[in-house]
Amino acid sequence: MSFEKEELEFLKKYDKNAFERCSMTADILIVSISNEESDNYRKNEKKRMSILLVKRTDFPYKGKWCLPGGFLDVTKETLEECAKRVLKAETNLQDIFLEQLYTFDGVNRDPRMRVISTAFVALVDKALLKEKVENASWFDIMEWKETKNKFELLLQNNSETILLDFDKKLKNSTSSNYEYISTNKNNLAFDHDIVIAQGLTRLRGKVSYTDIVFNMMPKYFTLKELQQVYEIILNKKLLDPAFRRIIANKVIKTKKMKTGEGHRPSYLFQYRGNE
Amino acid sequence: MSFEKEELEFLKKYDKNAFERCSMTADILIVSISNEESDNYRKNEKKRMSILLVKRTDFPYKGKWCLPGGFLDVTKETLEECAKRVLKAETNLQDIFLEQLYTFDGVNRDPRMRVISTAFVALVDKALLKEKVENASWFDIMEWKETKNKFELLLQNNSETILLDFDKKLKNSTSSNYEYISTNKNNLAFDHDIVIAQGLTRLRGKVSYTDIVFNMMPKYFTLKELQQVYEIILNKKLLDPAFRRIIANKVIKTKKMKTGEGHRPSYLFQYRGNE
DNA sequence: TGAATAGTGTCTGTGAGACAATATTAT
DNA sequence: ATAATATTGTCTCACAGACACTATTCA
Repeated sequence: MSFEKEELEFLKKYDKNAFERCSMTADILIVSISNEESDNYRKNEKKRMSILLVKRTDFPYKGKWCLPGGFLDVTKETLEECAKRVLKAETNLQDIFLEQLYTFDGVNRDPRMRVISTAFVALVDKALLKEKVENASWFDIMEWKETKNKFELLLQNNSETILLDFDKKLKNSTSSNYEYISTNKNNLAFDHDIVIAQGLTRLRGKVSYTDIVFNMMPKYFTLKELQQVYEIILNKKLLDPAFRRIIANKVIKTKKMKTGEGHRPSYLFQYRGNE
Repeated sequence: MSFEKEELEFLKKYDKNAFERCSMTADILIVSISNEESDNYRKNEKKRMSILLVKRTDFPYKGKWCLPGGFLDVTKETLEECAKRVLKAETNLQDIFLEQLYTFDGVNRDPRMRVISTAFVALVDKALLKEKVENASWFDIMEWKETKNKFELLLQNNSETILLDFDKKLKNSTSSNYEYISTNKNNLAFDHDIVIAQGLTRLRGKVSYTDIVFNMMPKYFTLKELQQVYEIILNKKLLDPAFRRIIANKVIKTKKMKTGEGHRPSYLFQYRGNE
């Protein structure tokens, strides 16, 4: 019997259910930037990070907020394709920055059965979003307090406030990987609070050594707007001259200007992209 | 009917098989450092990175080398626990640095059925490894050539040489995430060639801003040995004074020395750890 | 005109890169 | 003595941090 034939034979007899199988989902942390109107016509708008949550309409966790997500179609989809499908359904957006974050696999994270979830981070420019989606809502990150052992997030939409509160623990002293342990105050569905903590942490970590911020920017922006986005994500003030030096070769100055702001207008820039 | 009761009812009726389920595995890229004897008694040993591969004894890919891995026991294990179990079986080591790398989920990556694999990276000190494991072998990385669009690895054990050759493509111009497309020259089982490329790239990336290197070091080491490990992983020469400045507060100088080398002996250091 | 932001000039200190000089061992 | 590595000293240059100064708009 030839080797190939032998292998075919093997595959034909193979029992898929020799090991119990499990369900998979793709969940997405969709992050964007929102603008808060200022009281003073002269002052610039205040920016915040915001994330998209959807309200569960079914058990389990009926009525709780959670990340957009969906079951993987095992017969034909990759996880990323699954995530894109969900993204399209929730935001009607395609061709968006999407990156695999982590696979969450606690044995009892879903009361129905063993469900393993691969989480993604998506970054979008909110300006591209038109329609309001049923059961979905943007929550602004009003507060992000972090210490050596604590992680606290305050989320807020028009009518609700959600506090996420974690204990942080280093997984290994040689690495900077943290484990987030949610306190009982948290009340998002599943372990999505942890996905959020981990996703935002990843975002903060990558901002300094990549250009991912530009995925959240409109085509034209002022340098101050860009700086503000960096400041929110990094959670620290940056000095104007230093920021401009660093960012200079990543952007292109246009002849357009942002005017009518009650103060000196500023030039609009766009992302230069690679080479 | 109360809310809780309603939910219990729901869970009881829930059909796990409403969506087709899939199998999961944990695969591990185990990385270590090997020493190559020098011809000249005065000269220091040459170091290389090496990874552990096992030879498949069954279909599919019978006879091919692949990463150690195993099916997830869906009823009780997490993926990390599964990886630890495999690690114990392959190396008889516990309490080793282990970090989730990425989840690989190509629809046809396994000819038997849909199998999704979460890959881990493990770093070990080869000195701790005693027993030789059946069907397993360390492959040294003899060459790692990388350009903008290419990625090439040359693996070698006592008797075999394996070339891995990829095209590199940026997934997104704003991030530094690459997709690796294996050319037909590659012949490891499954998509494990890509796991290796991605894992080693992650390792290189994290070396500069973490202390993970120390997971591959023995308890006592000279600064030159440590420097060599950094040099191999980063693939560039470092200047002695600069390296010593950077590393100074991460290590503790002991009174022990490494002697008998045909040249000036050097102090042995150990990892300082956190705080 | 004044409030507010836009944008630039320049000094300083830190730290990496580079090279040189000195120290110490086994054969 | 010599080959080889270990270890340290120090100069320079780039660049981030800090602060000050000038420019420009709109009510």
